[in-house]
Amino acid sequence: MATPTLAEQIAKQLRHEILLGELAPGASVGEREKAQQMGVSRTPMREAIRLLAQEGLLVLRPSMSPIVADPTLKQVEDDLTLIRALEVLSGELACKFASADEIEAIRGLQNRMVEHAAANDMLAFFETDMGFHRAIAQASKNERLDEMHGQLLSRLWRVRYLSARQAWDRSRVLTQHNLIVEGLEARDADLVKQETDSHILHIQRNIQGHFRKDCPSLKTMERQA
Amino acid sequence: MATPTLAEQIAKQLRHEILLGELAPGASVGEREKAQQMGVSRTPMREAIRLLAQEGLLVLRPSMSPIVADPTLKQVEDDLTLIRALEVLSGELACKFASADEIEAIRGLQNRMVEHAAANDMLAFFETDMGFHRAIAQASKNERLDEMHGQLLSRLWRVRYLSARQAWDRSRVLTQHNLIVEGLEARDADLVKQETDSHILHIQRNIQGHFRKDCPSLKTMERQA
DNA sequence: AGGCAATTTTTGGTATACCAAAATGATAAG
DNA sequence: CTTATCATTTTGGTATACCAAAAATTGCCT
Repeated sequence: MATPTLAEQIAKQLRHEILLGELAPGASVGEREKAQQMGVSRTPMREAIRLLAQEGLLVLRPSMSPIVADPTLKQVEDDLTLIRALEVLSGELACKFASADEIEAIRGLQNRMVEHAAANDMLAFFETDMGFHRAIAQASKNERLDEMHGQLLSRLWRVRYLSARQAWDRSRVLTQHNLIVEGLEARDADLVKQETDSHILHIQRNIQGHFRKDCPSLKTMERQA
Repeated sequence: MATPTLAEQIAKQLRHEILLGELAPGASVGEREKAQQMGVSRTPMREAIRLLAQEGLLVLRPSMSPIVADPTLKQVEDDLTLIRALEVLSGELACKFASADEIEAIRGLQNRMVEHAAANDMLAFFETDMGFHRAIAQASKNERLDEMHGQLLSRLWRVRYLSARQAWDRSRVLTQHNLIVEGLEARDADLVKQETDSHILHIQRNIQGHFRKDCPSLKTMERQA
């Protein structure tokens, strides 16, 4: 049974559709409809929906179809506050426990980001960025921490992707990442913590700007009315 | 549909059995067997099992019955490291955002703990202790943070309960809690952070001692061999 | 025309049946 | 006595059928 379970495949597919916007925020995802549409039975579809709900990408409602999450600015900010704390902790632990190889690999990711920025490859740049943060969480050698961080990151994937489009500050990202990597290489926990904190705070500001521009999610406001 | 779903009731029951030790760590919980035993079908039992697995109380194994989790010291320490960070953050945010009523309620919990300690009511003392920490997380007004903190806390419930039996230091707990409450009342984030950090560190030491005494879980060692 | 009520439809929740893969145990060969 | 292999059994995974509750619709009554 080395092959991933069907529910997991469905979850992966759904996650993909949600994060890429093929399934718009607020869209209903009835387990019957979606199951038939994807040619599977309700059981694994149900399980996949639960998985994504747990990840925060879907919201379950009593006696109604689950809908694609459309987080408010407050919710995103809360998530970012949380992820900030987790990444600061990750950085601290990684300074203690990361192997030289792992730090080298992180440096490698940073280098790849430089290349992608030079090549103006937005998507690759972004995905490597996510990988960079994931790698640090893994290097903390704290499995739960890594787990929760990954969950939070996937929850924020879409909004970070959208806000990162206005990439006036790719160079800032690279500079900050560079400081973080240097901190890790020097095993300087204070430096890593400080720079990580600052880095996430900047991301938070970017996202706030993004929300203001796009007008606080029309659909959300309508639903609240 | 105000009544909790059957799967949730099963999960609640199972959680109860696990935390109280009626289901020993390492015990197998096949969905067929347990479902028949509880007089329900496999479907909600399956869902309940997934819920508890997500909470970390059960561990899923490919093509084998799930078993009751029997965390290693390292895993518990990782969880505590994480919860320490989350509670420090909670305390900081609570200083900013908690209402006066909420802080008063937290003070009330502290007073109840004093009474329970005086009455030598272990269980009530412990449960109020848990409520104390939950209340601070809630007062942070960060829903995700509260959510994750609750999850982590329930995961650690059993080991904390067991280690808290050797309650030579109930007075220490009360003293530390008192400092935390005073910090909240004074909205002194630094004090709250510092005392929370210290408090959890002490708990961590207690639990380490508990593990050493009880000999690092025989069953775990056998299974690893 | 507007609101209310009965009915219809859709929803998730649950039970059950079936399947394929993997663990287990028995058995035979070395 | 050990080991390899084959049959059996048990497991979780999946599909399907049924149910009850709640949402949505229709049409009636005011």
